[in-house]
Amino acid sequence: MTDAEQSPDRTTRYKRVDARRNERALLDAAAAVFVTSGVDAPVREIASKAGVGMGTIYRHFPTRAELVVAVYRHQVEACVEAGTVLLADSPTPRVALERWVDLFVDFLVTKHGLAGALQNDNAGFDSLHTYFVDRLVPVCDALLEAATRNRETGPRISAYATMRGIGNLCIGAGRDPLYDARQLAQLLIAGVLSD
Amino acid sequence: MTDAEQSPDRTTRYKRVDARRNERALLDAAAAVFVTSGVDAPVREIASKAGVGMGTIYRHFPTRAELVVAVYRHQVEACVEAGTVLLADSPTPRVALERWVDLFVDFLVTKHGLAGALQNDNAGFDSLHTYFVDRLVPVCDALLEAATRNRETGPRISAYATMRGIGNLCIGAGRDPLYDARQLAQLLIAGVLSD
Amino acid sequence: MTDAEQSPDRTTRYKRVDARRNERALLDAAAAVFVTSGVDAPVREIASKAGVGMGTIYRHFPTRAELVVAVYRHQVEACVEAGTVLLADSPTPRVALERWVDLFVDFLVTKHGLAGALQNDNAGFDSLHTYFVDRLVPVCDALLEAATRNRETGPRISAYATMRGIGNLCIGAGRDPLYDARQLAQLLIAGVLSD
Amino acid sequence: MTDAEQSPDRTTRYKRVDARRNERALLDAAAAVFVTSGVDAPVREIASKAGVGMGTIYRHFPTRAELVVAVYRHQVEACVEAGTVLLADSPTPRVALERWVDLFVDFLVTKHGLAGALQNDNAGFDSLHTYFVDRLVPVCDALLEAATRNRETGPRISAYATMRGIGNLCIGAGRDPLYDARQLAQLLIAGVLSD
DNA sequence: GATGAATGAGAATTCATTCAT
DNA sequence: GATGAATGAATTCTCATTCAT
Repeated sequence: MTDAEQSPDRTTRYKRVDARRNERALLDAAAAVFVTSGVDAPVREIASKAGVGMGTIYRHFPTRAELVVAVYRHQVEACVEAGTVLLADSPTPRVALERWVDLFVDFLVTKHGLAGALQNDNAGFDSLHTYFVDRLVPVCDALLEAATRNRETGPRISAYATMRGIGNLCIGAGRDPLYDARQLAQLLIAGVLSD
Repeated sequence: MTDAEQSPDRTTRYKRVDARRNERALLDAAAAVFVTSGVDAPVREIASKAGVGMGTIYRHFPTRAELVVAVYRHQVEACVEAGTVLLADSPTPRVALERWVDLFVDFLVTKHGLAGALQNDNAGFDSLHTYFVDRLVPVCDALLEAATRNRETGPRISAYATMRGIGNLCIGAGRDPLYDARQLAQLLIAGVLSD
Repeated sequence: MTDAEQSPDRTTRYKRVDARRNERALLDAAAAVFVTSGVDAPVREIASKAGVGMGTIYRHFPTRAELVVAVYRHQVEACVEAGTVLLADSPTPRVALERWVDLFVDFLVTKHGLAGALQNDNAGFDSLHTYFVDRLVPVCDALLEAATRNRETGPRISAYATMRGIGNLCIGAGRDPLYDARQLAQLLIAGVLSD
Repeated sequence: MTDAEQSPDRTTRYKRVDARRNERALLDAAAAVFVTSGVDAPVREIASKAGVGMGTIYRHFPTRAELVVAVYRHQVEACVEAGTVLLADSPTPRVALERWVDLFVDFLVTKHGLAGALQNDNAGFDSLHTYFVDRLVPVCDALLEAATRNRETGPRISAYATMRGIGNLCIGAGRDPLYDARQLAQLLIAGVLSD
């Protein structure tokens, strides 16, 4: 009976390995396709690039937003963690903020179409927007807070507004070598921190 | 000009009047539709709002970009002229620049999707992008120049980069009351003018 | 190999019990799902309600018809037996017939889609149709026979035709409170028994 | 100028001829396809049978219900008119009713799948159901009324219920030579008119 | 020149069915 | 035997674009 009980367990484990392989293939394929065709890329394109059927995408990620979130989850989390580290390791809080902004910009810029989707209020992308906001705004807030701690006045706009602005500045960057999103974001930050 | 010569002439003239009427109707309709449905609005929607057939759109504006450019040409020109006027009428060049930026932001923000199309390198929108750049960057440059004339250093980025940044900050604004593009643009300017 | 031989044997025995449990769970689940989603309900829905994999359904009931037949077999048999009982217990044979018809209608009406499947000559549902006919027509025939025994003429149509008619009258009933299948069936019977 | 005004008019007329041809082809094709595949037949099937693109179906009949209604409109109207005629021409009102029921049954029986769609409360078929009810129930009501005018009691159920019953009795008829929908409908009527 | 009917490619989504584990 | 992941055909619907009238 122990064997019988273990058997389904082992079976389950096997399946998960299989499914996991597909899920990874899917995430890789989606990440790649998003770069070239944006996060609105046809399901079929992603599926065929991953070498799976379209149904497989729907099984793993019932909505497009879930797929996008999954694709970028790791990097978002890394960004979150970087906030704390930078605050501890940088000469001043302001430098920490600036470095973090560079980090965030680099992340968005290499993900063509992501920034566009983030500000997009298209139905179905709310959860994506929400996820980014929930995770990143608090980090940005802490950094802004620290950077203005010794001043009479706080930052000139909220962390949320700041993030939205930076996000927007990254749209379409990376497709155009003449467009320097990093620099623009730093200038925006300079404005936000100006008296 | 005899009668025989006049007759075809009159016909031509007549048709031109007709065509001109259509073109105007089309531009008005497109402007209205772009506001509600974005610059990617279905051709049919624009045509029916203008009270013309779809074929007529294609005759007048073979590509969508041409239509968009035509729709916004007047407003762009107005923006160009405002630059000179503001420079003359404002207390300081910096205030002139700030006012002009507000003007430009207001223009873009009410044109849903235009800002997106502007930064978009989708085929066919280059001419749109080019047109905006050609007309507006010199104005912005003059204002930036004036605003930094008495300083040791000029603006921290080029007029082109500044315009691109402002343009991006306007994407998606107007659909979201929590997003204040004007404020962000002013902060960016503050950054650009900071030492 | 002794162990190896015993192991599959024990496994088999274990599985048979298991399989039986699954079959019952499947029948219960299918009955429930048929009520809400009709006999065309997605396989997945039935499987998940039964807590088994979809493959298990295919193993036990290779075709949908087999599943449907199995689901309703018990109730059909109860209906068959009720015929005899009612004939013995009712004041008159006609009343027995009327009561039996009510019983049959109630059975069909609560099984959304069953009546539709019964008259449907879609491939695969023949066996279902056949099963119902084989079991129920004789009962109906006996009741009609008894109800017209003291008359000069028999019923105006065959028991088979009568059953088909009643079956049809039940299609879609239960989804529409304005539709009274019982009443219609009784009126049909009244017609069948009229002179 | 007169010519100019006439020209679009003539053009319009031409187009209508063209479109009308397609609409007719579409109706014929749909009627044929409905017989073999039911009123749920794939759009593509109908389109290709009519020799037109799928979009053409959507232009003429935005919803499936509109198509179905259009397909059967003529026959429904004929059925409506027959009611008056029969009442005038038949020896007794009851005979008129019986003849009309035969007419209605014949209509439904040759339209495989129509009866099924009529009782179907699937979303989108309401308008179809409504159309049939609105047009035919009053006729049936008048005939029932007339047939029971000299009696103490009226018909045993409403005209609506009667029509629903007859409609149901026609489902699937015509695919099965052993199933006599006419006869069953007449027996139902006999029941409805019985004391 | 203008019209708008027709076309058909393209995209999303659902499920029955198979089969590796 | 059981599982449920994977497949992909089937179907709906939308629009940009063409072209007969």
